[in-house]
Amino acid sequence: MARPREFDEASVIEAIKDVFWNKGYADTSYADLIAASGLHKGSLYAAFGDKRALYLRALQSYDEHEVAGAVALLCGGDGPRMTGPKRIEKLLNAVIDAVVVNNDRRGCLLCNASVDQAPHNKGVEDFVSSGLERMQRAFETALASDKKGAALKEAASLCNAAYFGMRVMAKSGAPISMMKQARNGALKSI
Amino acid sequence: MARPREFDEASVIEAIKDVFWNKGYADTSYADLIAASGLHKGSLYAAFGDKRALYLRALQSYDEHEVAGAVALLCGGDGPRMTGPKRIEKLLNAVIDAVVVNNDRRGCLLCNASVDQAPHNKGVEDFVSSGLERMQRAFETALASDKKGAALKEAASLCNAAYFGMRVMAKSGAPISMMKQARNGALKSI
DNA sequence: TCAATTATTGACCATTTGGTCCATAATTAA
DNA sequence: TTAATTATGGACCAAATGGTCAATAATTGA
Repeated sequence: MARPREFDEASVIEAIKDVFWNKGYADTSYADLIAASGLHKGSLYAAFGDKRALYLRALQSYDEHEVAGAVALLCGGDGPRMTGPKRIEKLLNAVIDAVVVNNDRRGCLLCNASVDQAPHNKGVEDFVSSGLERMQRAFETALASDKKGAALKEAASLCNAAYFGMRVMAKSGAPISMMKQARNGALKSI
Repeated sequence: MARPREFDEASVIEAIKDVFWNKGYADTSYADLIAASGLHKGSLYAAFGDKRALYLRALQSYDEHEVAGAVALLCGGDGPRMTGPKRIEKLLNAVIDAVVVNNDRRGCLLCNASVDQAPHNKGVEDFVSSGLERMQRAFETALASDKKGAALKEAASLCNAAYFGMRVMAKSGAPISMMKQARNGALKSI
């Protein structure tokens, strides 16, 4: 009866997430989003709504892929072979490799969003704090066999803070050496 | 011979820094800056230039006050009475107190700037990385009597990452308990 | 008092922005 | 083939923005 949708929703959101991640909220114009999506203005509006709604969808995609990926890595989704500290090492190495291998200085989209959009978009704030707390719990899971009680919470929070600190470093153009030292310091502390 | 300037340059920049810090670059309109400075459009332009130039001045002020203050605290500018770890504790407590006492969730202006403006304003990037590296050296100074060599660098970088991570937490609405755990973890690690 | 200099003020402008809307094209079930 | 439905495409718009400019006011040294 009806004409079917001619684009894949998920890949449009993927493309839009990349634009927001690369350019930030304010510097992304609707024209950029149109170009990235391949759709035209009317269609984009009809399908997803306004710019803020698109940003929220982008953040949701980040949450479901990037954040969930990091959590899965920490919680040992790929089998119990690796110890918790090893999994943490792998995560911190990924932060460094993003810069070294891919020259990726986009930073953490959640952090960017809290600067960019949280004041204007309640949903954004929710994604940000949810992400932060899930990472916290994931670090706790990774360390649960080595520590208990307050010591566990403290070690996990330290790792969490160091993780986000390293992502800030990446975005801020810190030298690789500083990031590697931070990683080494974190791994020695657990 | 000439009519003297009728405003105090430093306090105008202070006021403008606060606006940018509170609202971010994009959400600050020139009208906001005019209101905060007490000057009028033409005067503000004549005195400091355009919006980007004002942002740079604001960042410079942040650098000279906030960043320099943190560095001085870590380096023991207030006398050698306090041990390095105690000075670090004081700094991390200040991050927490900003939230608890003043409900200040503005975060670190350097970090905000790296999301906000670094891509458009080379000077911004310079302030950000300079701040990051000065903090790093300050942590090294604070820990220099306890550790040496690579261990010193690693501990300092971990503290630095944890520090910026905690500031991200503050901005992102993390619970106070998480920030306190991170602080405790950092202090136990050194 | 006067000439020189600089700040002040607000009207003005071009541009860009996000967002709306509707006529048209395309696709499907019947 | 046709009617129903939905996507498409782009013209259109109001609002806000950063930025300019020139006439005026204020202040100073001489």
